[in-house]
Amino acid sequence: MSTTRLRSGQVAEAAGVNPQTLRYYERRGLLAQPERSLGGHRLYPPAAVTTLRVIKAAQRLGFTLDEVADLLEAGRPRRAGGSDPGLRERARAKLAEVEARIADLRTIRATLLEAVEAGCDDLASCATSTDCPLPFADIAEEDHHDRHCC
Amino acid sequence: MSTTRLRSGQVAEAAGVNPQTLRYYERRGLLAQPERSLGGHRLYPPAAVTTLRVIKAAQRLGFTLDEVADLLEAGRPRRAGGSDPGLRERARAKLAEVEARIADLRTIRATLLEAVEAGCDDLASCATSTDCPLPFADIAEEDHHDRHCC
DNA sequence: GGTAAGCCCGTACCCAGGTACAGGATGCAA
DNA sequence: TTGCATCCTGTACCTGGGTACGGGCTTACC
Repeated sequence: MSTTRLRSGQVAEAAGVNPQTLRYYERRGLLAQPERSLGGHRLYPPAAVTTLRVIKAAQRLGFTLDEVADLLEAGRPRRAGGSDPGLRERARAKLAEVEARIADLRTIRATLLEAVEAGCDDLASCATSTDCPLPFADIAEEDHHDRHCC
Repeated sequence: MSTTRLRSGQVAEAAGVNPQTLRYYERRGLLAQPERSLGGHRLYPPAAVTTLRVIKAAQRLGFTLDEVADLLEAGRPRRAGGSDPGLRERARAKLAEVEARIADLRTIRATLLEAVEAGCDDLASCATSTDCPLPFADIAEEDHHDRHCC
């Protein structure tokens, strides 16, 4: 059965966030307003825990709360056959954004890999030219695609 | 010749940041203290622009300024044969972090792709179960690796 | 050598994203 | 049915990452 409801404290603990944060996200529109008990206490479905973890994960990836809200909206499967094309467009835009981020992270990874694997030995020649541009140059200079600093 | 020097305003404009931000980053240790003119004005090497762009890029990817400092440190090729193993270890740790982020972003991408490509039609059956867990479930629940909500 | 634009430093302020606190009501178990 | 943990609302505060401001010195160009 799926009628289990959790109190805010339980949800917060399960998701590893501060209880106050639940109310904050509710105000920000990231978390749907849950049912209430007769006395006014919030009663959440267990899925709320997952939502919170998703929000936290997306945040770690550099999305603002507003962007996370978009992301949740865009990624949520539409009910009914409406298929809302505007929403689909926004999902597509978010997708491009996500892909750009992946590309940037890959560049950083490549640079770190080089630093880790080669250590300084293979890069020794680079070190001789004292004004060798900093690492990660390729994410910074979107235009010309030289690889490596030397 | 590589003796060109830029004044803080030029660097800031070239990198698209506020001039005040240069001083702020200098305080935070993200930007090396540049030379000074006799009158005390900062004189930057052109590479400083690249560094700034790198910082901004890494920030967009969700790294804090402290983490960015680590990243710059870890990714910088070592001069001399020292090969500092502790630093190498930190680079390795950063690398793992970066890879985890890439993996999370890929999950988000997959979810968005589904939403964009399949639209709601293929997910219709999911929509019928009203408490279908939210999308992105796999990044949130690090443990069990079920794919897709339905 | 005068003058406008640019830079110096220190300090104060701003926004996002929470987090804490006060004072009171509710839930639940004994 | 009493007692304690938990929750409610509203408001105040905190941290990270900048930005703006004021008063004074430097630079660059005529």
